[in-house]
Amino acid sequence: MSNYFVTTATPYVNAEPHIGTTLDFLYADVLARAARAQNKPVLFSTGTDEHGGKIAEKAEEMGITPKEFADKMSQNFRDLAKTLNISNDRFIRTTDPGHEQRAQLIWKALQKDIYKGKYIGWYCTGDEAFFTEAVVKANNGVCPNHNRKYEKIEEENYFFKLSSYAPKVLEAIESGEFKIVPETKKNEILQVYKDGLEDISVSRPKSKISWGIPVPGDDTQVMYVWFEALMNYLTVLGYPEHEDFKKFWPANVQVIGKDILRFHAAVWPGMLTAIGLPLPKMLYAHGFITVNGKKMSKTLGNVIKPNQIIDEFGVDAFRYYFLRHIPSYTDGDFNQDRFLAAYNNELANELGNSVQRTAAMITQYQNGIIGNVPEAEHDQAQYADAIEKCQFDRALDDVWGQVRGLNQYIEEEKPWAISKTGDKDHLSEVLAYQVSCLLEIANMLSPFLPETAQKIRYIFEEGIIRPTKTTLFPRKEAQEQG
RNA sequence: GGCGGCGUAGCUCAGAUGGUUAGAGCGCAGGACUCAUAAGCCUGAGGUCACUGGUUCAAUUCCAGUCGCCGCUACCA
Repeated sequence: MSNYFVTTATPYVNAEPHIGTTLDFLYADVLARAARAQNKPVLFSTGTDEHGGKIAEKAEEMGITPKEFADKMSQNFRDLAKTLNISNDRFIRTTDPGHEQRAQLIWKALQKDIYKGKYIGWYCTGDEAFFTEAVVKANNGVCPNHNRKYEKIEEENYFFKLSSYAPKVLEAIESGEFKIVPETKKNEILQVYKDGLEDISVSRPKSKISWGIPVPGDDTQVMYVWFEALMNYLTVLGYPEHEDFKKFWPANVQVIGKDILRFHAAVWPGMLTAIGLPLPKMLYAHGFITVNGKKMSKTLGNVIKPNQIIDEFGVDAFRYYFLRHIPSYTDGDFNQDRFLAAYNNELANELGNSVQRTAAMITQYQNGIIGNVPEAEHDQAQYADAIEKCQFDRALDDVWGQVRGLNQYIEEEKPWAISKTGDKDHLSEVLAYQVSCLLEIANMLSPFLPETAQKIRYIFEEGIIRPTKTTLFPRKEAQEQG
C-alpha cells in the first residue's frame, strides 16, 4: 500500500476563519478519509502561518506580543478543524520551534541558490506581498485589498534563484508529473512560466520586521513569511531526518485556494527542485465562495461564520452543502434558500427518509430482523475517479444517483404490498437489498459525511435494526429573512 | 495591451470528435400510492443552446467577428 500525504495551505492568522476558510479543510479531509478507506497509510497535515509584519502590527494594536496574538488566532483555526470534524493528523504552526529550526535547515539547503541583492519595490503589509510598480500605479498607490498605502521598499534582501529552476518545473507541469487541477489553473500558471519567472526576494531586514525566523548566519535578516510558510509542508514531516519525511514525501495532493496558486505552482516547486526533492504529485486549487452572489467582506457585513450554520443544521449538513453545491473546480455561491432546499430535499427527504422507511418496514414486518444482506453491487468507478480528480461535487452527484435509485427501487417493489401477500421470503429479500444499498451508500458517504455514514452503519450493520433517538436530518422550516 | 475562460430551460449547471424529439437537479403544474421525516414515486409545461457572418448536405456543437461577464498577466506612461 502506498503512503498518502495530503496538506492544506496554512491560513494566515490575521483574521478569523469564515466559510471560505473551510474549503481547504473539507477537501483535504475527504481525500484523507478516502485514502484511509483504501487502507493506505495516511498523513494529513494542516496548520497556521503566523509570522510577518501584519501579525506584529495587530498584536501591537492589542497591546500583546505577537506570539500571544498568534496563539489566540491559531486556536480559532484549530477549533474550526474540530468543529468541521476534520481528520487531520497534524496541526503545524509556523511558530513551532520544530518548524523554525527545520526552516533554517531548508534555508541552508537552499543556500547555494540564495544571494544578496538590492530590492526596490512596493509592499503591502496587508497582503504580506510585493507588488510591481505597475500595479501600484494602477491603484494610485493604495492597495485596494486593504485600503492602505503601499510601502516603498528599498533595501538589501536575500534572493532565491527561482529563475534557474523554472524550466525544470515547467517541464514537470507539462508532462503531468506535477499535476495542477483544474485545467484552467494549470493554463494560467503555464502562462506565468511563459512570461518568465524572476528571482524572488526571500528575506526582510530584522530592523523592519522582527517577527520572523532568523536567516541562518545573518542576524540582520528574517525570512520572508511566504517563503518560510511554504516550508511547513516539509517541516511537518520532520525534514530532513525523520522517518515520516522519508515515508510521506512527496505529497499526493496539496489543497490550496486559487489566490495562492503562484506561490504553490512556481515558488514552492522551485524550492523543492533546488533542494533536489520530488514535486508533489498534484496541486488542487479550489475557488472562492460568494454569499448571495457577492464577495464576502467586512464592509458589506455579509461574512458568514461556519458555526452560524453548523449550530443549527449540524456539521454534516455543512459539509454536504460545501462539498456538493460549491463546484469543486470553480467559484460557488452560498445562500440561505439553496442551502435549506438542499438540506430538506436531499438530506432529509431523499437520504434521511430512505433510511427511516427502510428501518421502519424491517421493524414492522420482520421485528427488526434484517435478512441476508447481499454484497454491494454498484459500479463505483466514476465515484472513485471523481475523488481522484478532486471533483467532490461529482462524486456526491454519483452517490445521490444511488440514493434516488434506492427510492425508486422501493416504489417499484412496494414492500408494504408484499407484506400483505404473505410472501415472507420475497419481502425479506427486498428489504435486505435495501439495506445493502444503504450500507453501500454509507461507505461512499464516509469521506464526505462521516457522522452520517456512521449512523447508517449503526442502524443496519448488525443484522437487527438498532433504533436511534433521532432521525438523520430532521426537516427544517424556512425562516423569515433577517 | 497579451493570454485564457464563460454566456444552454425562471434558478444552479451538464453536454454535443457537427447529424433523428438539446439534458439533470431545484422551482412550477398534474397524477397514482401509503412503508416513511405531509417524505418517496410517476407524468407534464418551460429553451430561436448571447448576437452576426462563414465552412458544410447539415452547426447550438467547428472558424471569424461583435456584445456582455470573469480570471491570469504585462506595460505604455
